[in-house]
Amino acid sequence: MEYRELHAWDLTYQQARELQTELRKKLIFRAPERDFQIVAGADVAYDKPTQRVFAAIVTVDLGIMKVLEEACAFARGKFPYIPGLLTFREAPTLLEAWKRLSVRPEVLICDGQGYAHPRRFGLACHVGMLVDLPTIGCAKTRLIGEYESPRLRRGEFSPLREGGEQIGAVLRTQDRVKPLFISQGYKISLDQALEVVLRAARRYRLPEPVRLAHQRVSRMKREFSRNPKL
DNA sequence: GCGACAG
DNA sequence: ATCTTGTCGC
Repeated sequence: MEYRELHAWDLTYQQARELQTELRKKLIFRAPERDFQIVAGADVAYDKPTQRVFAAIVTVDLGIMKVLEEACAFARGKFPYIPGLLTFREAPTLLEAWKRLSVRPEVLICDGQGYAHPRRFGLACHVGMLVDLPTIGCAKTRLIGEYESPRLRRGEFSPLREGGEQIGAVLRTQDRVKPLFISQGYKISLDQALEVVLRAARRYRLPEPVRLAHQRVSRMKREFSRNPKL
């Protein structure tokens, strides 16, 4: 799959933050027009010792709950993890995996924040804009914002807000399970983002495409550090 | 200066 | 994210 090269990735921390503030102005949260069925999930794993980044995108047909395709990539990690700048550490490798996809998903769920970001431009927003596809920010923990714990039933959620603005929602995907932090990525409303994540989280805490992508990168890393190691 | 801080 | 096995429970 193709994507637009809107900018370089070898930036200073300051330039990276400025880029986010700049690109944020072009964010679009178009209203939903159809029910997404071809849903992809993206995740990344790191190998501390070799400084490698492993990325995977798994596409699932929610209608029949079957994997349609999966693409992987790995590279040498260059950018460090800095809260608010996660995109610059993960996106380059994630985009490599994206290139290897042959079927265009209808929506992509990213493991990280979307709009719920200091500059309102988290990983999901950034990736969505580059691949021009609706994306959803689906993080396991909070980056910013305040919230009340949602009720303990699957499907319950509460607003995530900062400074009088709602920036996302905290969603319980299974009874009594720790909630996920959902926010708009690109070309999608928060309502539809919640709907998609809940519908994709059939049996586990994480939506199936993301869960599978996580298993994939974990296996990649395991097999890599065990063999040729180069 | 102090505390917070996606993965 | 990662360091790490078994174990208690639905």
